[in-house]
Amino acid sequence: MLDLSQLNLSQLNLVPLSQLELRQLCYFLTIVANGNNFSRAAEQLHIEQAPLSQRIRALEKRLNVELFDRRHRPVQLTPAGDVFRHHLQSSLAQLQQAIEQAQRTARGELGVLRLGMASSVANSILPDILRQFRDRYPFVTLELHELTAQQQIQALHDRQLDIALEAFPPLADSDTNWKQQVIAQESLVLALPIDHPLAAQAQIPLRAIAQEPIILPSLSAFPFYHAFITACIDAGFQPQVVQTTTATWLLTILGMVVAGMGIAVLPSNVLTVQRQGILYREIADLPLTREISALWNADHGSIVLENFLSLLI
Amino acid sequence: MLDLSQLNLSQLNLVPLSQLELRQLCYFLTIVANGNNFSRAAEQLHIEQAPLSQRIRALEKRLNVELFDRRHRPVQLTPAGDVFRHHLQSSLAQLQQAIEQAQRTARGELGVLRLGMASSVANSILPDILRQFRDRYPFVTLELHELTAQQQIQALHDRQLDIALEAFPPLADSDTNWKQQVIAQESLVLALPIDHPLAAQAQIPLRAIAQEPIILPSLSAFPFYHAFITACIDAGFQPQVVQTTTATWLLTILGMVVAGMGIAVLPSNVLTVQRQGILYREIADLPLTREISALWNADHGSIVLENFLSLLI
DNA sequence: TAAAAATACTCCATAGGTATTTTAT
DNA sequence: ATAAAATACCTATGGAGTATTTTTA
Repeated sequence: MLDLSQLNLSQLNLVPLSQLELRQLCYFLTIVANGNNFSRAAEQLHIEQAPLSQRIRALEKRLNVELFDRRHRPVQLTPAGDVFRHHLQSSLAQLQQAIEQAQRTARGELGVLRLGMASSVANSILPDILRQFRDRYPFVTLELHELTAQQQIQALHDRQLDIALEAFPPLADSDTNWKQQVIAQESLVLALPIDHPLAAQAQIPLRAIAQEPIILPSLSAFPFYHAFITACIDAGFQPQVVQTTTATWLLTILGMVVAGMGIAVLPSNVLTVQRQGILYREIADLPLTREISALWNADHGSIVLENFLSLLI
Repeated sequence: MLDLSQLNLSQLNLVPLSQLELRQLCYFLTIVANGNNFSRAAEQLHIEQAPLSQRIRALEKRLNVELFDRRHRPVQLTPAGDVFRHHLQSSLAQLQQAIEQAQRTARGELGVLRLGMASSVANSILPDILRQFRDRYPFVTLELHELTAQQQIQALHDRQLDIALEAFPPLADSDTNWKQQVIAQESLVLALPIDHPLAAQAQIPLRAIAQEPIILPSLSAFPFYHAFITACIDAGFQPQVVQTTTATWLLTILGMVVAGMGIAVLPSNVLTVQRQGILYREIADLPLTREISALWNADHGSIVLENFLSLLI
């Protein structure tokens, strides 16, 4: 049952420290800051001179150190008083830091957010969310963990993660241990060269692309991969996937489209990226959609997470 | 009238700090050290559990930070509480340092002693004194300033020195600004080869060395130089100074004596150095002596100096 | 002599004690 | 059911105010 904090404390002798009054220490520094003038310091402290003298006397008695040499006017710091002043300033500055850091932590402005997701999410909706969060809470450390959905749920349960973003299935209503929030609806869109014949239509039937060379993102970055192929076969044709590019970078694929190598099938979040020479078109009769949702523990107790959620929703 | 200390303090916000109670901070750390068990901490602090709870509540209210999560037993530190604990420990350790350093300074165990002397003193009686002082007060910085007697007095007056060791003339009784203490009586001795004919006598008349080759330390390290020559002439002979060596090191001169190059005239403090092949003899009729004394300001106010004097006297 | 710190006293805010209730396991 | 923390109330130490004296330049 021994913990480290106890060992650290053994360096500290709390009993004599607790006898001191922080107020008296501040009084001392205020006097020094006022050229060792008790009366002026008292005025600044909004107390009378007499009690201030008393408090300093009490402090000196507690410390068993004469801080001021009162045989001269203006009163002078003794060498011991000067040493004390010097160390005291940095000590109290650090104490102030302790308070501020604690307050920041309590407000969720300081801390850690451990976030789980799949690479597909990392490449689509996540950047926007993180940018927003970082702008608002620049001193929160973001830990991004790339995990499978199953691993994410396990890590949430083990309190290794604060929140996970993934295409989770909806929770049962009876499940009160978790909370879930849909944050994005993903479907598929076509990216066409601007002069492509199909571009004339606002919505393009799936069958219309049966003869087109089709560019798809790599399997690992494109969760719709297999579903899309299956949907095409169900629609009566084998899609001509000309190149399953290993490029995970959207702009590479768009470049290929502009170059006339084919038309691309992409997740709908690409709509935020406009590129010269490219038009996006919906697929009229493709029921492929998936909901990206955030999942977290109902009883998390993390203000950092609370802040993250308030931006997310 | 602006001083640096005031500028330093501008970093510090003393008002909120002075609202805090050091005692409460110590209570907090004691609770943490006791595994977040209020009752056990209260026992260790020799107070009751109820007031301890009150104090922590008051602290949390002052800080506007929840330090403990009381929804679980045992009570747990909140993230903010843990951040606070961490910074608080080092802050209070530094405060403890401030107190201890101030107390050491007040006891004269920490500080500076600025000491003036001539090189002749530095090479004779000083090493013993300094060794003693350093053994007793290892954390006092010794500043040694090699100055002429006149410079030493000036520096003492300007409070640039704490004490000077030199062959000062005695103070007038009326002089209350200075204090003086004789610390050594220096005269001259002869260093002879062990088989020298004169070694038979316990005391040697000055005239007996009229025909001897005489080795003297260099003028700068030997304040008796001119006085000794004059004394010889007064006694009716011109001393045969075979070599006014530039060697200030005593052992070099003693080596020359052993080698039979002559007999040496040296300050009496060499008596503490015994060397094989060397005998020391007093000069019977030579009234050359000088008193090395310590000189310091009567109103110095330095405990370090006080401690030094108490070893000196 | 005048400005500043110390002293003597009075009052009251708050830390701590006692008794009891509430909460979490 | 039990251990532990919170709440309510009371007491008393000591911090702050007022008036005055002492000290230093």
